[in-house]
Amino acid sequence: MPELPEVETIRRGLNKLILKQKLTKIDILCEKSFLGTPITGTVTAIRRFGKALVLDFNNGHSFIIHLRMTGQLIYDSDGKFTSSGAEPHPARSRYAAGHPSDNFIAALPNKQTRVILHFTNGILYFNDQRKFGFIKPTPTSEVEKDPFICKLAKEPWQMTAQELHARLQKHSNSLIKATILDQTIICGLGNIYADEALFTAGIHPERRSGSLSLEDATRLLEAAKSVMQTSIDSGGSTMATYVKADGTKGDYLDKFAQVFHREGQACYCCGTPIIKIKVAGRGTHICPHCQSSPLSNSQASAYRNSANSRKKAGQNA
DNA sequence: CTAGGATCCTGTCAGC
DNA sequence: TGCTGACAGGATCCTA
Repeated sequence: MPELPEVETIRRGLNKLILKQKLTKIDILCEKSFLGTPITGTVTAIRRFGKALVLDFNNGHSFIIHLRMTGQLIYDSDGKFTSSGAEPHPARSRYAAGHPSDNFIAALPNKQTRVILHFTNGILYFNDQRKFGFIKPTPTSEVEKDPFICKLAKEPWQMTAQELHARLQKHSNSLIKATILDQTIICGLGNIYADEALFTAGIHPERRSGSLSLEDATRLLEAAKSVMQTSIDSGGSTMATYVKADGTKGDYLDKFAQVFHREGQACYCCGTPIIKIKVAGRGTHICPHCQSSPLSNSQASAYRNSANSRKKAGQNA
């Protein structure tokens, strides 16, 4: 499911593909997925607020786009796209990002296509299996007042450990996993990166937020930044990818997940099988050894870091 | 006010 | 084989 790194990857991708292009026509295939009156115009900026994407147009209007869990944006240039309006684009005619599925390579539109945005040089398909995502036209001046966007907390990079610690104390009785999934407390983490960050920091997801020391909060914040930055650097956990000519798609998460979707497999640090439990109503993956102690020490963290290095070295080989 | 459960939605998969 | 029900989860709404 698209989280902050995936949305940032989409933003960067679309920035190369539709910036300065004119949106000429909109087909709404599902009313629920387009919340407002369709408008057209030229794209002047593509911004991101947490997991929300914003397209600004040259007429004072914007689209707020949220992919929620299963949303996808697939740009198909139909071979007509030219980079910067000059050089022919490489023989890749489709850029797909968001929730990974066969839609990345399937014929479009299809039964999961909810909205079709026609641009001068290509078509952007908004696909969404579960219809939780949406495109919402909003005056550009009102974007930051949107009920969702205005409540967003700072992203990990903008937040200090002291701030995070103070926020955790405000929700001291909540489970730490539920707390860091709350976008009004810290912005950008979803289920995947919450699990990965808690593992990296050696913190059990069922600890009460108030039980975290400033040192714990520091480790957690650093872990959150680290797992998300790694993902952004690799193109949004490789779920966002140019679809190759041979029809293959990205090997979503396989390259860097330490615990997510690895239940039953050996922990990279200690060999203990990863288990899946339910925390705050969410599927949660932990190493019962590395995250068992309420106060994992810096030694464990160092051990994990060295194990991560070994793992990465192995992958690059 | 906080904490936590229900809800939305549809494709997938386990179990019978 | 084909049906049924559980499950997946981001954000919001509702309840205690």
